[in-house]
Amino acid sequence: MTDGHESAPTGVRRTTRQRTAVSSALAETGGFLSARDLHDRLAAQGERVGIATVYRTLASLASTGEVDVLLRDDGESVYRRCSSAHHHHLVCRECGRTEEVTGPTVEAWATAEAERHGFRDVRHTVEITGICATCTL
Amino acid sequence: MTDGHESAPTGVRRTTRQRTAVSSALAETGGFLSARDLHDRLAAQGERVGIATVYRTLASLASTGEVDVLLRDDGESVYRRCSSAHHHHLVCRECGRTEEVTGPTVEAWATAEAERHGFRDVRHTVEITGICATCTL
DNA sequence: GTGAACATGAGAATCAGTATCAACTAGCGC
DNA sequence: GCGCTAGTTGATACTGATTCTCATGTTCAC
Ligand SMILES: [Zn+2]
Ligand SMILES: [Zn+2]
Ligand SMILES: [Zn+2]
Ligand SMILES: [Zn+2]
Repeated sequence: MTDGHESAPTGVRRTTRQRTAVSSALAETGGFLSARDLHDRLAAQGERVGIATVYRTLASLASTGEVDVLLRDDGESVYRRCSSAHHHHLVCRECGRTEEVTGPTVEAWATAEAERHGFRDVRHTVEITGICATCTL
Repeated sequence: MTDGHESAPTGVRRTTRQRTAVSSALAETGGFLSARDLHDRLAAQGERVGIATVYRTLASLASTGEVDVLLRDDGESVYRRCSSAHHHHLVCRECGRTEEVTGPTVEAWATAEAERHGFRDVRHTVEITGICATCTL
């Protein structure tokens, strides 16, 4: 209220040890990791990164589409470095193995169904889970 | 540790004032309600029900399929009395209005896609959101 | 009625995620 | 290199949802 001593980020994204660490840790892993998983993994590697920074970095990466965010059934969010094109996931409930899947059919269905009900600006989330071949053995 | 004074529920579901209250409150509402919404609504009606009981009742109703559970983006769960047949939801991001939708197409696609990857015991979640006609005006 | 099994609720505990804010540093101009 | 400033960090407090504890209250079969 008094004056302009605030620091409203102008959009400049700096490279820091922490951000690099989070990105690489994420890149080294195929599956989904929660913020805490990532934090622990970094700690194990000797990379000290505050949990708050992990969350901030993940949010940032997610906003640029560099990682996918999945809200697990228990409410915890998990992140994964992902192709940026629109797709969905097929996740193994046993081992967490993940496959990316696409479905033009679903996309069309979702849009059509929404329009039929007069909805606009449509978005959707689709997740498929199951037990993968390996875990079935 | 001493003897068998424990109380491992054997599956008998009793009728109580609280459970009835939660069920009716849920039935009176068309849309989704969070546990807290429900708790507040009951309180407003003069029905004193502990929040823990609300959660327990909702969990119970959800397990029998009497209500649907939706995990919102912010991580809070919302509940709604629902038809028991398998279906999905089309929700307005503005007013919360909800439509139930079904899609043989999606069901088939999800199953086929999962099998193609060797997954079994497949389940899926599909949610469509948008802005409804009323909110567009 | 009785009593054992079940249910309740106040409050503590848990837990993911966010807000604070003083200390820190990348990147830029010199 | 040097210094400056805006962007970053992280220890920690906090929030808000959901679960746990356990002493006390109820339901319902017999
Ligand atoms: Zn598996
Ligand atoms: Zn899609
Ligand atoms: Zn609406
Ligand atoms: Zn379905």
